Amino acid sequence: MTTRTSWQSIHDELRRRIVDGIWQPGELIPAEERLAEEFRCARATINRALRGLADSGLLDRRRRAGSRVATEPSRYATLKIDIIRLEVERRGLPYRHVVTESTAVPAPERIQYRMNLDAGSHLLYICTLHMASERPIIYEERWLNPAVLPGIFAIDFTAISANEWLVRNVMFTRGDISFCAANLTEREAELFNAEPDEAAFVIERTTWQDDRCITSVRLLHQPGFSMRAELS
Amino acid sequence: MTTRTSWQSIHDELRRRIVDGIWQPGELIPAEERLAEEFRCARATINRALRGLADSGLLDRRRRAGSRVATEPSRYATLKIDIIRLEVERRGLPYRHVVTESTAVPAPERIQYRMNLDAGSHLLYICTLHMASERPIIYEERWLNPAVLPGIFAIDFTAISANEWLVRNVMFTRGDISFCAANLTEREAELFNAEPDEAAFVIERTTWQDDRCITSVRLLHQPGFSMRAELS
DNA sequence: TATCTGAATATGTCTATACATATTTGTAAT
DNA sequence: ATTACAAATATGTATAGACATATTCAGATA
Repeated sequence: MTTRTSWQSIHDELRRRIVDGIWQPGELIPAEERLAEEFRCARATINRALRGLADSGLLDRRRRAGSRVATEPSRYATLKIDIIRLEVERRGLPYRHVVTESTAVPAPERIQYRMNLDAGSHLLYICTLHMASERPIIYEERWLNPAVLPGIFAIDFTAISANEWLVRNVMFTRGDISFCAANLTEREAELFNAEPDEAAFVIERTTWQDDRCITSVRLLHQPGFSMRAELS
Repeated sequence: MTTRTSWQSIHDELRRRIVDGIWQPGELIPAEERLAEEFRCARATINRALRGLADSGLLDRRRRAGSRVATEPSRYATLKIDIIRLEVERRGLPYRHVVTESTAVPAPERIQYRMNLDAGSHLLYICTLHMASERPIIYEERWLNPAVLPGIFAIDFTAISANEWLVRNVMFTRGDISFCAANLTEREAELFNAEPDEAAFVIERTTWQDDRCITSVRLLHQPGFSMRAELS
């Protein structure tokens, strides 16, 4: 049972007034004080509701100027970044991963640039094939920075994937992610039992502890993969 | 100047304790009351900080049970969904769009299913090519539901793109979005002056007012396009 | 032993009040 | 007319206190 609390009900009612056009885009809505009178509650409760509406992009709020219905309502899609094994198991499928490569290499120039490393830095390069029901679904190509990951060479990444080990053991303070599409190379196509040049969905992620880069990864998804999310 | 408020400073300090491993994953952190003593502030201020940490997936909080450092810290990427024209202009490029098709058609079966329509429903089918500096960047294929959009046939979508008109004039209560990769068809390749079979990034979006579908759209991005976001 | 029940407790929400801060607006000085 | 400054005002944050609610835990009961 999800009992709607007071501020949630107010949030919903105010959102309705915006969505139904009772309050037009660009229009100034009543001040918190007035709304508190209308709903017979404390201003803090109204503030909580309005903050929610502002967070979801439906309101623009400024001190002294008041709250306006957004003229260009921003919408957001929030994607949960999860451990691949858990994503697979949540779909009820058995998970397995295979390490196809694991070597210490000097950072290629574009990786050195992306991870903001000194010239000549060495990285641990690990490639992993993630499988659901023995079918390859994601090919992970990862560079790990030993400078921020002491003892990294002692970890057995055949027992726990680099993906999962990092999530469980290393917190990052910031990160960036990008999404794009790529044609499969001949070698990649083989991994997926697909045709060369087939289009695949790619995620690239780089994570940091303050100014020190922890890892950068490229997740090549099997052709046909699609990632869903809700709009809010 | 961004003056850190009290709850933000506390939020940051507590996050530091988690990131630095002072509080280990799974560990129970002190109760709000205790933290309020430590930081010499009201419990509400601590609550505000902890709620932030829970929202970003670093804490698991339960009544009576207290707050624990998440064992599988969830991370999220939040993507801002914007009007295409504004995205282009924000990069300092001139924007233009061309409507390549605009017809009333019976809903194809998969669209009828996706938009939850009655059999035999008619839709407005509009295709738009979005351009930055006269170079095509996105090909938009859209189905509009006249049943929820009265007067839709009177709009001149050559003057304002369907994308922008909808954002400005029609609010939705919910929506879903999905990302995938696709090989360009021969016709699509021509639009982008690209090779057939090149990989392109695709976004599909469907928006609703309660249970009535407003529109469903497929945004085919030019080959090489990549979408960035921050991890939080 | 297993199950139920009530007390204890940490978080969730709400109120009333106060002060801080950003911004507008009106007024006075140049 | 322009600039400078002070008053007004809506939101932002903080406080102390209270009650609500979910969950744990211990003790009583079957």
